[in-house]
Amino acid sequence: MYKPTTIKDIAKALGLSTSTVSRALRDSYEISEDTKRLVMDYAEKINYKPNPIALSLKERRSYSIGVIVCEVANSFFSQAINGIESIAYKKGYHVIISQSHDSYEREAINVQHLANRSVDGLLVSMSAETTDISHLQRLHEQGLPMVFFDRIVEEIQTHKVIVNNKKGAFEATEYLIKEGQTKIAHLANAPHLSITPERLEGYKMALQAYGLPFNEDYVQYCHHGGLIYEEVEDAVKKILQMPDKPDAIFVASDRLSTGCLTALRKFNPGNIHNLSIAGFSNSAVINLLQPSISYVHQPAFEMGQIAIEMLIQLIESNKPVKEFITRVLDTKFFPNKDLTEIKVDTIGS
Amino acid sequence: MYKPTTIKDIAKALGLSTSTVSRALRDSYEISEDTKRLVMDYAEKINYKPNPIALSLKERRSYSIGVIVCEVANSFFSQAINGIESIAYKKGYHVIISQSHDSYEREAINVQHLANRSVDGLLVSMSAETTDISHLQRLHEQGLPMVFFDRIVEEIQTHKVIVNNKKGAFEATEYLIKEGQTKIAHLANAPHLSITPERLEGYKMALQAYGLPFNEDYVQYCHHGGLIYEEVEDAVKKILQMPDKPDAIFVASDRLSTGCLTALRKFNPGNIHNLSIAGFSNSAVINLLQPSISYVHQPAFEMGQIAIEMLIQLIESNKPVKEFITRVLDTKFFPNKDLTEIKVDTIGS
DNA sequence: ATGAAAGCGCTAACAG
DNA sequence: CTGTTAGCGCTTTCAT
Repeated sequence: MYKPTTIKDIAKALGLSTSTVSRALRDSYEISEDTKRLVMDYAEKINYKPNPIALSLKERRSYSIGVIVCEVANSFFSQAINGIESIAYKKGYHVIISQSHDSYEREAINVQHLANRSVDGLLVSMSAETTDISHLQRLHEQGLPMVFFDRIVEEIQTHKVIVNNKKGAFEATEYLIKEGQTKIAHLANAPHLSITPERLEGYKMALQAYGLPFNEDYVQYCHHGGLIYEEVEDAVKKILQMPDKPDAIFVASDRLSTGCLTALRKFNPGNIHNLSIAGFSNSAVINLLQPSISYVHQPAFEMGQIAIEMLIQLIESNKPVKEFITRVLDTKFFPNKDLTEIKVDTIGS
Repeated sequence: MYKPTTIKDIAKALGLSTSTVSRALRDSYEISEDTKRLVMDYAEKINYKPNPIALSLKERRSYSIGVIVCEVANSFFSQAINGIESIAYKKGYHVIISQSHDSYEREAINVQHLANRSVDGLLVSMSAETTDISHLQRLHEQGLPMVFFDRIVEEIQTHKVIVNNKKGAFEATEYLIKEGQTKIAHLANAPHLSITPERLEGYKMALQAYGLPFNEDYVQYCHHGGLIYEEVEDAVKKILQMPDKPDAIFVASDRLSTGCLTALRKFNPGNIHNLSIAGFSNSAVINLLQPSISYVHQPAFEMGQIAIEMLIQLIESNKPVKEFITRVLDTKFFPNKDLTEIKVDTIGS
């Protein structure tokens, strides 16, 4: 049975009281140098570590913060997590990661679990399925600090970090248009995610800016954020089978982008439909993908860093914070340079 | 300030003692139905949740288990984590994920942190950098249950889950040989990882089985497990610049595989060297990669499940466990079907 | 300079 | 059936 040494053990071994030991370990001024050294040396020797559970109970804080994302197997989120950790560790906070798998139920359970475990604050990116936000609202009202990033929720007044989704979507769509495509479909995320209408809007704006009509049918939603591959496949199939078949697709997210390419590879081997793809993605292997894709890259690491800094500010602020800010970062667009080249290849196959 | 309701609040509100409330909430037989209903209804109404920190302190266990992997942005590990979670949640355990980023220092800090946070057990996959395992050994001796998976360590006697690395490496190498390649390089992981010599051994065995010579120079190690892309690039460059240039590469891990392809894309555009690649990978987009790759797939999800089951067994066992087992799972090899087809394409470009 | 005691939220042994 | 009390590990008044 695993039983770590306690302050009591030290006290007994050294013939002191627990309070003296406690104070000595915290280098209190009211303890003599001799006693301090005695206690500290002994603690060192037996590798004493204070029990953070006891500390948490006492201080009503845990120096840990909870992160809830849909999944870690997603470049955008894993990069954001790395950003979060980079700051959190430096400031003495531990990061507890939790996955919603884009399920409302899982999100609610995990949020509750994290709150129960006395995290000092929460970093949240909403699940694709969630419409009812009362689980978060309740905690927020009770005063649990939280910061939203990427997939935010309007109704809760707190700090938020997002990217300029409209602009990112505009640039991607614009690129496709400038490439010469006129019938551009849009593979969209779950409708109630904050990012979905924003990216749709950017897409629409680009169409309008270049005098292209907006076709409602060209927009295909994936209600589970693409975590269920079949829904992406269905959406892509629908796009390919449209009477007025699109010649390009603008894809709204990382997971959808890879799902879309997989489906295309299946239905459209060798890119016989000559489709051009542009989408949001932070994948490390994006440049290796075939069919190739132009992509909107989000500063995920930086978003994570900013979010955790905001959260820590909230946690450590003495007076209740009343002014909340929403940081909007820029995305970066990477055209797929060798598009034509590869198209020639694949057409030949 | 976030202040959840306690059993005391309920007791006061209802004019009962805390113990009565406690018992009522746990549906104890010694409490009258009326009181139970009263208490439960009220608890429900004010959304009372027991404080798990207090429970942990009392019961000396947290119902949480710590997982330490090199990084979550890696298909193999994120799949393993999903396997771990699938069982853990069902059995009432919370999973705390921690990344070593293949750094010894980070691993040691995180392991200590998790142990301090009173996780009931540890699921460990070693970092590429680690040679000194005393940080784990100490905790193991103190009785903290731990199970190793994938990247294990011989010296610590406990349950382990691995795959048949030798066989997996053999099959991949054999495939390359049967394809007609005779000069097969090996892009290897950090030398002191348990998987490294095993996969090297399988590679050697295949060479031997088919009467090919083993060339020491053909083996290039990546001491940071490929987390630093440059080391992969350097290794690939060396392979490409060898006097007796290899015609194929067997790659030892997921991260190395994508790194290798990226480097090849850079140094060897259009696969002018006509290199055939086979490697360990669990990437979801493996089939979309270009250059294409044959791959050894590990049952990561299942490994996670088995590992957590073993750990929970260790945690919940009353008598100290003396018999430890090492589960060895089979990998699955997926030849790159359209290798020739794509080769033709790329040669043409 | 040190110790005794209370308390963080909860459970359980002990008393009625 | 319900209440009182002690204790999990630690810090922190309050005494001495």
